[in-house]
Amino acid sequence: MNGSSKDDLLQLENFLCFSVYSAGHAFNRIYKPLLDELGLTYPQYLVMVALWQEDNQSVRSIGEKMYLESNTLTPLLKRLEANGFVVRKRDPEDERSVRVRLTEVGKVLREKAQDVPPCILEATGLDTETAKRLNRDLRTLRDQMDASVKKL
Amino acid sequence: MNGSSKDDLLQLENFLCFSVYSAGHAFNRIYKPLLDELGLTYPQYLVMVALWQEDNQSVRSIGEKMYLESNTLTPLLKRLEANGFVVRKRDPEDERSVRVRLTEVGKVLREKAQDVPPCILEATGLDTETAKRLNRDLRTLRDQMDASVKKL
DNA sequence: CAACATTAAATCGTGCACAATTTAATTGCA
DNA sequence: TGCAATTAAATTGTGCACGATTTAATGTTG
Repeated sequence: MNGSSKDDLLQLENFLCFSVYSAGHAFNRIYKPLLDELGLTYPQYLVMVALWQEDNQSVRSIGEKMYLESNTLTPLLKRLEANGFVVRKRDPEDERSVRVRLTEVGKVLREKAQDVPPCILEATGLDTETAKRLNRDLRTLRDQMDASVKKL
Repeated sequence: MNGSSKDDLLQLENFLCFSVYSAGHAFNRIYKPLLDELGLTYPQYLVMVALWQEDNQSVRSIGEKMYLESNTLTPLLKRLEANGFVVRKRDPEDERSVRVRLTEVGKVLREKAQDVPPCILEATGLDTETAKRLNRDLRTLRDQMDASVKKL
């Protein structure tokens, strides 16, 4: 009469990967209306957060923080540039790399974006401590999985 | 001297959404080589799990379980059909809906897919109990966020 | 039963992700 | 010095996600 039968392994809801997958989509959905007002998509917003944290980063540096590569970032950054939030420019020190810098508009956007995180936290229904714990657990999980990938 | 300054709110790593986002990508990466052997993408695999759990579902039913809609599922299911894993057929009872059924190949694939979950669990580095707890917390989070979306 | 509303898929356009490849600059070392 | 290896972005092609709209079948109501 215990709850764990062999069938449980095939229940979608029992897949940790599916919970991460569907929670990711749910985040996307709650961010959407808030980010629409800023003129950003969800991944663009995350890149902007990385740039507000440290301006004038190379594509490679942004990629390391975001776990993304140039094939994803280049078009995304071009859109941010087309929308006037950043400027992309080859690094004179090393012409292979491209430096991404915030425009004035991009810097000002940070102020408007201040309201977003509290709104999201409220929508999650989590208290700060639980959110922190979950965050820590998920970072550990991600790092462990990335380490597994590299091992093979 | 405490660890929580105002700046912490702008650190990418302190964003719960980013941890979910990047953990999702990490899952994708560890699943990739295993699913390549089955001839499935990661979202296709999740749909197959839903069908192994319950065959002969409508697109709508699959969508409810996956939190996806026909604009995502229709092309995905067509690819599964093109690859011989499922058959799509209008429901004679209600010609609006489309029934998705596993082919023999699709059913047999389930056996080959048995090895996947234990491999993934190992790559996560989590013990079963921690994985279950995380899973439960993430489902709660997702459901809470979805409820927030609908409220507005 | 006829007009209207609702429902289920499909279609279309945009923007991620990512594998594989290409282009160009820099580094290293024979 | 010169040339192969390495590195950084960009490009190309495929497959999700998702908003908005369309098409077609079913329900509902006067």
